[in-house]
Amino acid sequence: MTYTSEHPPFAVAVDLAVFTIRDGALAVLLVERGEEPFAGSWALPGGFVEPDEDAEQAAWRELREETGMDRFPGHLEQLRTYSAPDRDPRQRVVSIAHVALAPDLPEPQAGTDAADARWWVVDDLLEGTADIDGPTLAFDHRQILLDARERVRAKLEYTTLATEFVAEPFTLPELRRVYAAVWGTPPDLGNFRRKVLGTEGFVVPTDVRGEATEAGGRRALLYRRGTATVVQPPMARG
Amino acid sequence: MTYTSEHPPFAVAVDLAVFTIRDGALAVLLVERGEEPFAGSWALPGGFVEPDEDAEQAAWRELREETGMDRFPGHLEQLRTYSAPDRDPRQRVVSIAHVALAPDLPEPQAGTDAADARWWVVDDLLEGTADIDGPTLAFDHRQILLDARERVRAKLEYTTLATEFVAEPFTLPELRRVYAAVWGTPPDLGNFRRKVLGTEGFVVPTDVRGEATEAGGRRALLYRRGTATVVQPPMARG
DNA sequence: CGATGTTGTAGTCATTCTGACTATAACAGG
DNA sequence: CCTGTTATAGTCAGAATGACTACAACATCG
Repeated sequence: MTYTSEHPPFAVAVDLAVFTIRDGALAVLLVERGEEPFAGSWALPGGFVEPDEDAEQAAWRELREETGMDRFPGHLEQLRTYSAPDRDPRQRVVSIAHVALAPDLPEPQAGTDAADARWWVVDDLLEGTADIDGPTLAFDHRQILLDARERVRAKLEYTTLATEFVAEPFTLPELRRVYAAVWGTPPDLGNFRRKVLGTEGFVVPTDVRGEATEAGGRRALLYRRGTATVVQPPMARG
Repeated sequence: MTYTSEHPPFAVAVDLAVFTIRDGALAVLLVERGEEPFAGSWALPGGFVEPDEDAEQAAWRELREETGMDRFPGHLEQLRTYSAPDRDPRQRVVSIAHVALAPDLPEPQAGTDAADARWWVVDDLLEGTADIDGPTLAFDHRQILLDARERVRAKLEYTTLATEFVAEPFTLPELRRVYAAVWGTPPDLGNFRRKVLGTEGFVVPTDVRGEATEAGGRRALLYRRGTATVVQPPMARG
């Protein structure tokens, strides 16, 4: 199908930085491209916006398609729009990038147009050293990923977003490991508890304790997400 | 001229929320539309992105065109992208909205495609009461303006952005009036000074005092912008 | 020319929040 | 029952805040 227009023709796409916590590290979903350009290299999942949907709907749809779930169980928000004229060599593509995050998603299935799909540790992609480094990302997706990580890092400070990374019910040590994974360094144990428990509506306690871990030790109390969305004053990073 | 494409045809535009401080109030630049749709009503200035430029370049270009200056002397940043399928009744238009701000700009000249252009007090537009209310904005521009104001309000808390609203050199009372205009209520006098002067690189003092005001009183010391960009911990609002 | 009202500048003080700790309680496994 | 490990509670000096009061400098009016 072809279209005509009296204005410069743009394709409008959404790209997704989908984050989760895997093995105590921040991980992002990438797909291996099956087609040119950048065939064989890895990229953020995404797709074109259809005529009858807005960018957010397109992002939700792509989330379902890429993860294979019929309802993506996490958080989604717009990041920013990337519009350099030469960012896609085929044609002019403007990409409305989004950030998504969810608790511990399963290993993804390869999508229709993607050769493969898997989780990557974000730090391996962005601070890759000589020995353990990830692939070079297609298009401007390295920059998008950098911006997306910074958004998540910042939002952990002044919102309750971290609870979206853990499945309910969860323990405070689990929640603290989210901060450790995203920030690269864990917040002080006691001060973290004081802040979370002292912020009205951040978490609500249950009367059940969690399972025993392999490391032993006292079993932690389980909590659920509260209704609060902002943390003020913010939780200190570093 | 017409174009063809194999993807759904989108026009990509930039819209601008240009802020300044006029008579102690936050003001925004609007243009009166000369064409349908919404002919005769007021809208944020904007225009289509050209094939060889990215959104930011398009925004700078529009800034120059709408203000009539050959170099816009202020700050510009991307806000977010609005993409509802029916936001423009003519065709599918995705708008990458931006926020711009500058010190005390002159009364604008009517642009080429706009019937008229002038500054409006933002609160009159957004919280307009029965007697003194501004016009209803075209398209989804009321929502864009709401988001843009909230962005500016938030950024005054944790950045030195306020200095972009005043011309150099400036006095601390002038700078404080920026916060009063944007937040709707002035920060406490003493605490404001302590915070600004205590933040390394927020402002740098000169050894000159400002002119006498009509209200009399001691003449305030003049300052210039410093190199700092963040204020931490943030300045408290309210 | 001094009184007066206005505005800028400096400093105080109780309260809150933080950062860096130490001590204790609960649990698993040998 | 002992031991290592983890969760939970509490302490304390220092920093930042919010709400003030006191003082200095200036313009103008009488």
